Amino acid sequence: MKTTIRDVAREVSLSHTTVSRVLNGREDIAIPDITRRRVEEAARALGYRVNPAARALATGRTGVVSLWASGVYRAFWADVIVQVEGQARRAAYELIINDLSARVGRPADDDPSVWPIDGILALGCPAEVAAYLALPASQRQPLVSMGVYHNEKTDFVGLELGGATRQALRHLLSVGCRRIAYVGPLNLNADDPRRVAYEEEMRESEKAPQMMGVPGGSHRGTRAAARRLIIDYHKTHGLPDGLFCHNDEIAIGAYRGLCDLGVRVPDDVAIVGCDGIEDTEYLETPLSTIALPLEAMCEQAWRLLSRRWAKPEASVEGVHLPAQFVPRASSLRAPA
Amino acid sequence: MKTTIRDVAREVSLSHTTVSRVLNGREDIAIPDITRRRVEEAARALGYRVNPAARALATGRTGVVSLWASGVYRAFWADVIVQVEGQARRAAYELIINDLSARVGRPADDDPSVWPIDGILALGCPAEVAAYLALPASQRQPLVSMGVYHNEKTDFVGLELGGATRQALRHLLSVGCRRIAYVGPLNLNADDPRRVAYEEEMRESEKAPQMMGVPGGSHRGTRAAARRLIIDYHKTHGLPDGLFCHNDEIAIGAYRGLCDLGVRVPDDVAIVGCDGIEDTEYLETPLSTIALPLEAMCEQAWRLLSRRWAKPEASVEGVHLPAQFVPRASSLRAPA
DNA sequence: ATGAAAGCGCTAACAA
DNA sequence: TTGTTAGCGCTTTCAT
Repeated sequence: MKTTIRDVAREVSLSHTTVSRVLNGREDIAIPDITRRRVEEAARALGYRVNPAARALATGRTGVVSLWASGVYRAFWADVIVQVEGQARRAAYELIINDLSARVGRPADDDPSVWPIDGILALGCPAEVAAYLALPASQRQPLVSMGVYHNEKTDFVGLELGGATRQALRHLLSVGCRRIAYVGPLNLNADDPRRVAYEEEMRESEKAPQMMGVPGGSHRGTRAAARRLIIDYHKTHGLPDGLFCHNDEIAIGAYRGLCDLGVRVPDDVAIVGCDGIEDTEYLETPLSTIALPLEAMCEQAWRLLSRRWAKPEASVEGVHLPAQFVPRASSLRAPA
Repeated sequence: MKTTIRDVAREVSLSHTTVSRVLNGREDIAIPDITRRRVEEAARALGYRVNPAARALATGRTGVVSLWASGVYRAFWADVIVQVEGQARRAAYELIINDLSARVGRPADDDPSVWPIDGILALGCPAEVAAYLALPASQRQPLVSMGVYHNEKTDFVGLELGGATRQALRHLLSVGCRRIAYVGPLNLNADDPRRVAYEEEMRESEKAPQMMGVPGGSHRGTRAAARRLIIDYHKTHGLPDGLFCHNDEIAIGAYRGLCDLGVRVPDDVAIVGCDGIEDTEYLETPLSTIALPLEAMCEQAWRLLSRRWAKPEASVEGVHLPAQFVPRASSLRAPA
């Protein structure tokens, strides 16, 4: 059987209460050093390990934080997981990963199997976040909403894409692009900040917007789908001379498609992607992209969560983090 | 306050015992359908959510599985996380991610903050796995060891790289490489199966082995380090005509370095990588690689874990999964 | 078909 | 300085 604090207590002829106090390092309670030592030694000797379920039941805190994401496949989510895991570890928390996109049936808020966590970091997942926030406050844990699609009704760290997108588009215009298409998922939201910025910029520069829809959303086959899309367009509609891609996966696929067709990048077609994933640097023609401040986002999110634990009643706090346009060879050519 | 089964019981004028039985779907206990319905309705109305900490304390099972990995940065680990998360979710388990590489201090086995999980899936982490297995059985949970560096003293799913590596090297020889270097981390294990296969093949074909060490291990800067290494070698030692790269990150970096130097791939230097990450397909010259059966690995690992839960006393079972060499343009040229 | 009572291992008032 | 006692919310015998 597992050793419990009572076993340890018996060993040193003390009450389990004292053992609990020692093992929890309660310096606020006067206990002679000799006693402490004896307890610690006995605990070690017996191989005592705390039972967090019991502790959680007694304290109401679990030491676990959940990361909500919808589809862990997008390359930058691995980065987010690493960052968040690091934050959690440093704070002696455990991290549970919940891929909500794959969740069958109802959203997480009425999924009874969800572990009782002390807090939630949600990357995107706007629908689930909204549903969760609709629960009575007594039934919720603190939730920090992160990402491009964040929710400002709770603590949040927003990734702002509008400025960088505008910059990217002006850049494309400045190198002489006259027909810039937006390559994004078929079911793209009308109020996606990239799309909004795109439409505004096109209007302002009096160019016709052109949406190119990649079927199938952004899953692992995105690159292949984008590649095919480009090849199809080449045959049917002809190609634009500039591509703003909704994300780097799409950009990489599109780039590949162009290479297959023998189209030169950036000379014939200039490309800009979005997300700043590492792969974009290692193509023969490194892709221009929009870099996301992921590390800062995760840091801030953890800070907000800690703050919420410390002051449950504090008013909502949010941070806006601007993304940054990173011009690279795929869109650099002599100005028109 | 949170609603408990007692609240629900009060609402329907039954004992909390009955409520528990209904809510757990205990069909083995005779309860009239009307009663069941009433209970379920009340539970819904009151917004009842089970408290898993309490359940865990009562049952001794937590419904949580931990994934040990050492450095979540390697590209294919995102895939592993997705796969494992999927397996867990389908079985109504939660997944905790533990990045042991970043763990300061002692290995996980004496880290008291580790949540009591029902089982562990360990990808690599040979040292931590060995330390864990050294604990008395009564203090451990089932652990399945996965990956190239797996431990066969517990249930395991081994990734076998030897065969594919040999195939890759013979392939390089067959296209005329006469000087094949192994590009790997500086601190590479002497018994790494890739390295062993490399040394054997070199011996058998009477070629001199040449190790090229990438500083810094396989972290996010690997690509950059490999790129630099290649460039340095070009100046100092001259370049081999074939590169077997320890992993795809290194291969991509090396490839990039060669491009920078104007060296043609595969004509001047042929490259093979290892891991089968997606990026290798999207370079102008797609890289030959060794594809890992990750999906099968995760499936098998979950199967073994379930089996262990069902039969705690069963004898150790293990599976060996061979990796597969995937020749692509980076090593395809007319045979010598 | 339903309930009473015990107990999972721990923390935390309250006593001594 | 240490111990007693009472839960935390749930599952599970054992009665009825």
